[in-house]
Order: sequence, then structure tokens, then C-alpha cells
Amino acid sequence: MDDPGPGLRTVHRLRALTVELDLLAASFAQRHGLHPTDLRALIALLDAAREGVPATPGRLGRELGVNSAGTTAVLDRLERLGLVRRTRDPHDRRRVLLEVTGRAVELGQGFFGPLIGEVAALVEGLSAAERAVVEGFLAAVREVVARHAEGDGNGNGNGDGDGDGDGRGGRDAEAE
Amino acid sequence: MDDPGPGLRTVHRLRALTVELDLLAASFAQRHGLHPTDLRALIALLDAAREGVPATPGRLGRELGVNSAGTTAVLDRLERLGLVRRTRDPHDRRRVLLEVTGRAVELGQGFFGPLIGEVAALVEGLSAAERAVVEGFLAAVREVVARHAEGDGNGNGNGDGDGDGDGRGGRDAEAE
DNA sequence: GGCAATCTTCTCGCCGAGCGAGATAATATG
DNA sequence: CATATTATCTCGCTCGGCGAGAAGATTGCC
Repeated sequence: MDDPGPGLRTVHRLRALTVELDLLAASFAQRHGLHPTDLRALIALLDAAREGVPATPGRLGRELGVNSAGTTAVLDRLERLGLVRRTRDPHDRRRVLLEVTGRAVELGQGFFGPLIGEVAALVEGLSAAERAVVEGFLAAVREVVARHAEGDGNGNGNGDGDGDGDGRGGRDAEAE
Repeated sequence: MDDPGPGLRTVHRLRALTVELDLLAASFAQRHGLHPTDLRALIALLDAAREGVPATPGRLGRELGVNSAGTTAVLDRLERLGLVRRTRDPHDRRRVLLEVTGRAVELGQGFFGPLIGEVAALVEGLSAAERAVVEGFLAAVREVVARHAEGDGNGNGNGDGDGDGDGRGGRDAEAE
């Protein structure tokens, strides 16, 4: 029962949150006859649709970290469930374009909707300053995680005390 | 593109963060010959060890949402890798106690160490007030997520939570 | 134009993670 | 002491995901 510093305590809280979210996603997926990967794929496709990025099997597979064969299987399942439709790209007929159906959007809403609503309400109950703190924190953490994810192939030599010292520098690195 | 309210933007950021964390965990696992479930199991076991909670296959399986057969398989793999050791509980000899080896601790440090260090530093660079805001936000979100997880028909009583302090609540869900 | 290199997706065969059912051993309960 | 309960493990099976490679389309080079 050590008492870690406030930093560690917060880290721990954050991790607990992600665990909770994962469990929720897994149980939701199972309840709808989906596998965790299917749900991840669906989310990626919904995101792409929302952002207007054309979705293809290749891109999806890369995002999911799944083989092309596996990607085909995922899409077969999603298509069989009526959540995704495959159409050939008229401009490059090697490609297949993926479009999510209305049903997929509904499903996504069913999963995220209430959750998003509550959390959003929670955020909107904060003052502007508080909100800025939270957003800055999230963006900063994500930036850290992304950096670690990149230096993945080898022994990342980052234990060297990057020294950041005060972690409040410029964040909001990028848009998603 | 569309500009959702500040609430939605924050939600989106949070989700992006969890996705990033998942990918990192997956790639780390793969790099070490582990499966995602193995890594989750290892983390759960390390947590239990840190908190002084006795770890058993049954409890682990419940936390992971995995069958008893699957749990045995997970433990076989971890044991073969020299990360976990099984010993019979002398007080209740049906039980098997799980202890993580030093190697497992090292592995955990290798994964979380640098990340935790940076994020912790980041948190400690915040003022006390800002820290309170962040912690409050994380706790509130987690509470919301946990509530939804309950209503999701998933009976797994993962009360792990923040880890320091509360622990054995005793409210295990076996509503099924 | 024709031929080769390249890209995208899908098919096939296989491995193994995780499930259901049931076996086995130890502990509680009457 | 017999019986129910708890904890873990074994067996057989399904099916998600991987590697290899085929098939169709495009681009580049001569």
C-alpha cells in the first residue's frame, strides 16, 4: 500500500478508465454478435465516413493491424450483418470502397450515444478554464502515447528523463 | 468540417487516446510473443501483486472475462514464458496462487515504465487546482462508463478501480 | 500497342485462442 | 459420513487471424 505521488495516482486512474472502456466495448460487441475486431473496424469505418475519408479494405486492415486475409474476413462478417457494403471504385477498379449502412450508424449511436451524451454533458458542466485543462491533458497524454507507439520497432531509448519538467507546453499537436 | 460542441470534441479526444493506448499495448504484446489477453492478464496480476491481493485463476478469469478453460491456457502460456508461477494455497488446497516473477515485473516496467514516467511528470507539472480538475474528470468519466457497463448485461465485477486504497469492496456481481 | 512490374483484394490451408461440457480434487454443510 | 459446493484442469470443437499465393486492374517502360 505505497502511496505513489499524485502523478502516478492519476496515471492509474487513467488506466483504470481505459480498462473499463475496453470491457464495455467487449461486452457490447458480444451482445451484438460482433467480435472485438469487428467493433473496432466498425468504429474506424464510421470515423472515416464522418471525416469524408474514403475507406478501403487495405486502409482498414492497416489501421486495425490485421492481415489482408483477416480484413476480408472482418468485412465478410460486417457485410453479412448488413453493416457495411462493398462497391468497386469506378476510378480505380482494383479498389473496393466501403460504405457503412444506416444500420451501422444506428448501432454506433446505440453504443456511443448515451455514453457520449453523458460525458459531453459532464464536460459542458465545466468552466472554460477547466475544460481547457482537461483537453490539454488529454492531448498531451495522447501525444506521449503516440510517440511511444512510433518508436516501437526497437528499444526506445527514452528512459533518459526527457526532462519535460513542466508538462504544459504547447499541445494540441494535430487534428484527427 | 462540422464543429461539434466542446463536449463532443473532448469525448473524441478521449476515445482517440484509448485507441492509441490499445494499439500500443497490442504491438508491445506482439513484440514479446504475448497475445493481448496475456498482456491484460499480466497487468491484472501485477496490479494484484502491488496491492497485496492474492491472485488466483478464478479471480483472474473473472477480471478478464475469460472462461476457466481459457484462463488455464493463458496461465500455461505465461508460466511457460517464466512470467508467472503457480503454487497451491496451503490454506485451501483447491486453490492455486499465482505469483508473478521478477521477469514479469521487469516486463511490466519496460512497457509502462517510460510511459508512466512521462505522464506522471506531466501531471506533476500541473498546479494543484488543475490536477484536481483532471482527476475529477477522470473519476467522473469512469463512473459514467462503469454505470453503462453494468447495464450492459456483463456480469464481470471488475471493481479494481484506482487501485490505491479501495480494493476489496466485496460487491462481486453474480447476478446471472 | 504490348509486356512487365506493381497494387488491391480475395481464396486456401493452417494454427491456436477461447468456449462448452465434464472430470478431479478439496472444502463446506447437513 | 454422504452430499453439495468450490476451484482448477482436460478434452473436443469452432472460428478468428496469419502466411502464401492467385486473380483482376493499373501504371510504366520500351
